[in-house]
Amino acid sequence: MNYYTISQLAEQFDVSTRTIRYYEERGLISPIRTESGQRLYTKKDRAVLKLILRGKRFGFSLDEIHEMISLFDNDRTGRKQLEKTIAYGEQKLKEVTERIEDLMQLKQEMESILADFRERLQKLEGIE
Amino acid sequence: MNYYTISQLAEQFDVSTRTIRYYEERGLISPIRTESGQRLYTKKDRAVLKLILRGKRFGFSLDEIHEMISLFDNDRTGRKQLEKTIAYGEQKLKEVTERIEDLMQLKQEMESILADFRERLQKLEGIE
DNA sequence: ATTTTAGTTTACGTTTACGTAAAAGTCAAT
DNA sequence: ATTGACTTTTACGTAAACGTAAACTAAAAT
Repeated sequence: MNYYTISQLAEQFDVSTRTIRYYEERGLISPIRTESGQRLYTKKDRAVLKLILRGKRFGFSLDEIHEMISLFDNDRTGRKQLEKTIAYGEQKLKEVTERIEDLMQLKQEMESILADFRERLQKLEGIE
Repeated sequence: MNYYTISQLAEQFDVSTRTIRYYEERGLISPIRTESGQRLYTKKDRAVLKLILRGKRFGFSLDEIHEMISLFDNDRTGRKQLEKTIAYGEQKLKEVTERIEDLMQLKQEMESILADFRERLQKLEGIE
């Protein structure tokens, strides 16, 4: 397997290294270290970072994202744990679904407003 | 027409009065005043507030929301202005569309992860 | 070998989006 | 009329999510 340095990741996702270290501070990502202490990020770490940034774009807080990440990488073997995880996941899935619906409504509204503006422009051009 | 007081709006949307006043500070909403200085909100003001809060849920900053609001209530009569508004609107529409697609992908991923967990649970239950 | 570049920790600074408290005026109800 | 709930402005406080700078070490390039 191959590793990324922190600045490589920073460049790939257009964030600062500070940001990535901050996510580590908050326990969202855990790169391994070289003997000298340099952080090395695996493909998996990269995927986690991608997830974090996507979550951010959707307006989730880092705490919420933290919870969602634990959904992905946790080894929940116990039955109770598994059930809890599923319940939590279903809850989050519902939230995401609602957000999609909400956004689609917004899109509709924007489209109708735009249509209105285009119509006005048409009329203006008819005058000239 | 009928008016709302600030606390009525605050209750309806489950935000603080401070929040609503802050949006006014930032120029996002402009209620009229009684002679004594009390704020009165129209249906339109209410709609704007609703828009602001929706924008927030999507992770837009107040500055971005401000721009988007101006799309709605501005009287852009000039042709140049109209064209600029349409261009801006198309841009924002594109962003929203991308977000929807992004969210739908997230939803897909969550569903497949959930399916995986459910399968694991099934197997565990088969053992007992 | 020695610059240059990149990485580390520590720590204080900053912005956004409000929370909270004080001091004073106003509205609604008893 | 006076209590109590509500509103106003002013102003300082705060949590989240980083930015930025210092002081230092390691890696890469010349």
